Amino acid sequence: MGTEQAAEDADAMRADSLAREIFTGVADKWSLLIIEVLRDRTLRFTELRAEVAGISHKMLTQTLRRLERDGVVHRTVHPTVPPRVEYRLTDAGRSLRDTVNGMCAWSRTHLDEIEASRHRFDEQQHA
Amino acid sequence: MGTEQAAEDADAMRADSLAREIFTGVADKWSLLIIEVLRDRTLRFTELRAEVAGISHKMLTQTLRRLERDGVVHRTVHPTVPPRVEYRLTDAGRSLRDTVNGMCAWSRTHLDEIEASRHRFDEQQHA
DNA sequence: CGGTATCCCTCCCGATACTG
DNA sequence: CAGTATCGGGAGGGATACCG
Repeated sequence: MGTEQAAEDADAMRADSLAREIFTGVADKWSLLIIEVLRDRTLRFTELRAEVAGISHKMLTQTLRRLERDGVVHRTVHPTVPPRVEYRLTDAGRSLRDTVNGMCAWSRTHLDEIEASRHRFDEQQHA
Repeated sequence: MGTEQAAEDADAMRADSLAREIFTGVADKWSLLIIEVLRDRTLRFTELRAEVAGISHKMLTQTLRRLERDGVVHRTVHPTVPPRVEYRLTDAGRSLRDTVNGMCAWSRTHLDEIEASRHRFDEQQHA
């Protein structure tokens, strides 16, 4: 029993660290912005690049690869010439998007409050 | 009217970019982890540092300052010796935490699915 | 104990160029 | 059009030391 308990604990720890790794992998600026703009649409690489605003060619491919690998976005390659590659959220991606939407909504609803807080804070510093 | 409409548009654009700035300011690994571990507790600097696991002294202060400035965390200094500084989430912080919790939950519930997706992806690459 | 400052180095990310 | 490779600058972030 002692050993069984130890094995369970080890599993729990592995799961925890994996969960944290997944969380921190997804919890970054570009990933979240991509998930946000994809919504329930299907976008091509160039369209995505235009929508995200500020992301470089390289960062977009890098981030899309990670998201694809984690099964958050689905990538469809149409073997035409010129090539046509389309990205859309998977089911898992859509469920993640729902929480990202919450963060976006938070940013918008707390806009004025945050601006005010910043001004207060900056004044305190000068005093 | 033309000019009124233009002014409204300008305001909307300002609000949008500010919202995006706030979003990307908060949407980073360390900020979200701090918000997550604070939950509804009050923690001291050192406790926080122990809980977040992996964060450096410098990053913790930096991130806490940003969160304090944005009115997400509240900082209480007890003028004792040695000093005692406590951090807790503000109301705004707690509402943000709810969405962060969603992301954490997502990481945990999709653990196996993501691991499987990664294995599939990695095999494809070798072929 | 908590915060600030300094140094220093890593690696992130953008710019550019080339392939299919 | 989409992706890969390479390179270089610069910010991010760690380690250390020192103040209050």
